[in-house]
Amino acid sequence: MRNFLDELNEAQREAVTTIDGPLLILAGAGSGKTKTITTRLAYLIDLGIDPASILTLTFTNKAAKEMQQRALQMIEHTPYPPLLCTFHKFGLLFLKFHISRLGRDNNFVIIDTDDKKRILKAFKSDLPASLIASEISKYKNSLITPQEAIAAARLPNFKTIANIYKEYEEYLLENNLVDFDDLLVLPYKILENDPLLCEQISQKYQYIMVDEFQDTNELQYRLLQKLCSTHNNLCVVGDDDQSIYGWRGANIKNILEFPKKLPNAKVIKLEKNYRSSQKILEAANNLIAHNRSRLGKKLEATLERGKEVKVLQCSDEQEEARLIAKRVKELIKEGVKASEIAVLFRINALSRSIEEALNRAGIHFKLVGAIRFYERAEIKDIISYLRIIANSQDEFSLKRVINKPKRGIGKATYEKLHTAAKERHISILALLQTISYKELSKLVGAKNAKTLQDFIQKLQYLQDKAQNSLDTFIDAFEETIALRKHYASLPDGYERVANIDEFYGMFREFVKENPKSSLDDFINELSLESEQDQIGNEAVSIMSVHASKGLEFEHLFVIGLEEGFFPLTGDGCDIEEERRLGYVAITRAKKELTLSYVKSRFYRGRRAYLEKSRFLGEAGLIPTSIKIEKRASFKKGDLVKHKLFGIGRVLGVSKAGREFKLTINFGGNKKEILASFVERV
DNA sequence: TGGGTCACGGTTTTT
DNA sequence: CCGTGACCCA
Repeated sequence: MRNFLDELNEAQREAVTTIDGPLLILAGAGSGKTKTITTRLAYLIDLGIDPASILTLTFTNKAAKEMQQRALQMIEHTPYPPLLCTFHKFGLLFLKFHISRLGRDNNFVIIDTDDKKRILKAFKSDLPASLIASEISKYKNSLITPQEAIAAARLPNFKTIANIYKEYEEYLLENNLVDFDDLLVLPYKILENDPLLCEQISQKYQYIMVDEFQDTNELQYRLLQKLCSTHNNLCVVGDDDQSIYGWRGANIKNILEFPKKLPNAKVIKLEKNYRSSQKILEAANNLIAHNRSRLGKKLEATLERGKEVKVLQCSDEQEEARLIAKRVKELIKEGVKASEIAVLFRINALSRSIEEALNRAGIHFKLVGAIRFYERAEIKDIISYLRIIANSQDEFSLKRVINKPKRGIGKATYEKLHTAAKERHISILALLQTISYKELSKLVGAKNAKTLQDFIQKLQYLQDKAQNSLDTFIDAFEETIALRKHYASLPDGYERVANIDEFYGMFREFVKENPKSSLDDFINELSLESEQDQIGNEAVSIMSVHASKGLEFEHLFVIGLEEGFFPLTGDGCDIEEERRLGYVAITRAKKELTLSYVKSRFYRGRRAYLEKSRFLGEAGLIPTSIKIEKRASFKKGDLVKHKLFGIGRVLGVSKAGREFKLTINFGGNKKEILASFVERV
C-alpha cells in the first residue's frame, strides 16, 4: 500500500487518506481523479475496512468498469471486491432484493426511453410522446406522484400530461415494468417508507464514494442522503467546471453547495494537471474564469509550455473541414496514432462536412456515439422478442414484433386482439394462448388465426427452451423466428446482419460466463449496458463535446467556434454551461489544440453568416477588440421590405439588446420590428 | 396492410 | 437540407 501512496501528489494523498466524514474532492480536468478514487478504495481496504461496507457509484458503465479494473489491480488480498457500479445498477440490485416491499414481484423488466415513448404513444394525445416522456421523468425525479401531478395541474396540457402519467404508471405496474427513473425512485420510496431498512442499508454501506458528483440530480442526491443517513461518510468527487448536463436535470448546486449543506465537510482541490501543455491550460483557465457560479480553482501545469493554441479562420465549413483533414493527414504521416486525434463539435449537425472531408482524404475515422448499438431497430427487435419470451405480460414488446418479420398482422388485427384481451382482463399473449382456433378465426379471420397460432407456438417453444437449455436458446431463436434471415433479405441488410451476429455472439458469451443466469438476467443486464467504450485504435475520433467528456487526445480540433453555435444560444440557453462545455473541450487536448471558426456555414438549408465565438477572446486566444458599438444598418427615412407587411418606411431606430428595433410605417400601419426581419429595398 | 407523399421542425445524452 | 410522422390511396 505504501508505494501506492508514494505515487500521489500531496493533495491526492490527502484525499485518499481522509476517510471519515463528508469530503468533497474537487478534481480538475486531467488531475488524476480516477487514480485518486481507485487508490482511496484500495487504501480503505488496506486499512482493514470490510469491502462489503464500501460503495462507489458512477454515472456510466464505462467509468465503473475502468475503476473496477484499476482498483482490482491495486487490491491484492481481498476475499471479494467492493461494490462499484452505476447509480442505476445499484438501484436494480436494491430492487431485486426489496421491491417486494412495494407489493411487486422481482421479475420486473426494465424498459428504455424508446420503449417508454412507445408506451406513451399508445395513450393517444396530441402532445408529442417525447415531451410527455420528459415531463413524466421530471415528475418522477421530483418525487411527484400522478395524483399530486393531477391535483397541481392547471393548464390543459399539464392536465393531459398528468393524466397520461397516471395511466403510464398503471401500465408499468400491470406489466411489471420498471423505467430508468424507477430504478432510483423506487429504492428511494422504499427507504423513505421504511426507516428501519434505511438504517440497515446505511449501516451496511459505511463508506460511500460518488464519481462525477456535479452530474447528480435532485433524486440521486436525496438517495445518497438516505444511504449515508447514519454516518455521513460521503466522499464525492467532481468538477463544478465540468458540469454540462444541466439540461437533463443535473443540479450543479449539489456540488456548489456541498460545503454549505455539510458544514463539517472537508474540501480538497486537485489542481495539478498531468494532461495538457501550459498553453492549453492557460486557455482553459482564462475561459472558465469568466464564469461566476463556481467554487473556483485553477489548473496548474506540470508539463512543458507546449505549442501555441491555434485559431483557424475559414471562409466556410468546406474550407474548415479541408484544412483540418489536411492537418490530420500530416499528423498521421508523421507517425501520430489515429486514436490520438479527435475532432469535436458542439452540435452533431456540424459533423457532416468533417466526415466528408476525412472520407475524401482517405482518413479512417469513427463517429463516436452516433446511433447506439442497442437502439438499432434490428437489436430492439431481438430484445423485444426476448422480453416477451421472458415475461409474457409484456404487451408493447409484442406489439413491436407481432408483425416482424411481416406476417400480415397489421394495425387493425392488433387492435382487435387488444380489445378482446382487454374485455377479458388478460394480456394479448394470454389470450392467444388460451383462445380456441374457432374463436380466434371469428375474431381476426381464418388466415390470421392460423398465423397467430403458429406464432404463439413458436414463442411457447422458445419459452420452454429459455427455461431448460439457455445455452442453445439463441440458435433455436434464429431457427424459429429467423430475424437474421429476414434482415439478410433486405437490400441494405448487410450492416444489420452484422449487428445481429454481434448480438447473438454477446448472448452466447453471456450464457457461457453466467451459466446459472436466466434470460431475465440477461435482459436486465442489457438494459443498463451501453457501448460507448470502443473508440477504435486505428481511427480518428469525431464526436460532440458532450461525448468527449473523460477522454483525452494528443491532437485536438474543435470546430464551429461561432456565436450561435458555440456558445449555442437560443431559448433556455445557459451561457455558463456553454462555457463549461468550452472548458471541457479545451481540456481534452494534450499537446496540440486547434479551434476553428467560419465566416459562414450552411445550416438547415440556408447559409448563415456568423460572428466568431466570444470564447476565443475570453480564452485569450485572439485580441479582445474593445467592443465597438454595433451600428444600425438602417436609418430614418429608409425604405425597407418585410416578408408579411411588404414595403414600408423607417420612422425611427432604437436599441433592443444586441439588436436594433425599427419603427416602420407600412402604408399607414405603424409596426415595431427587429432590423433583422426586414431588408433594404 | 403497406407503400407513397407531404408538411414540419430541428442542441447537447446516459441509464 | 434531411429525417420523422401523419395521412391517403391501391
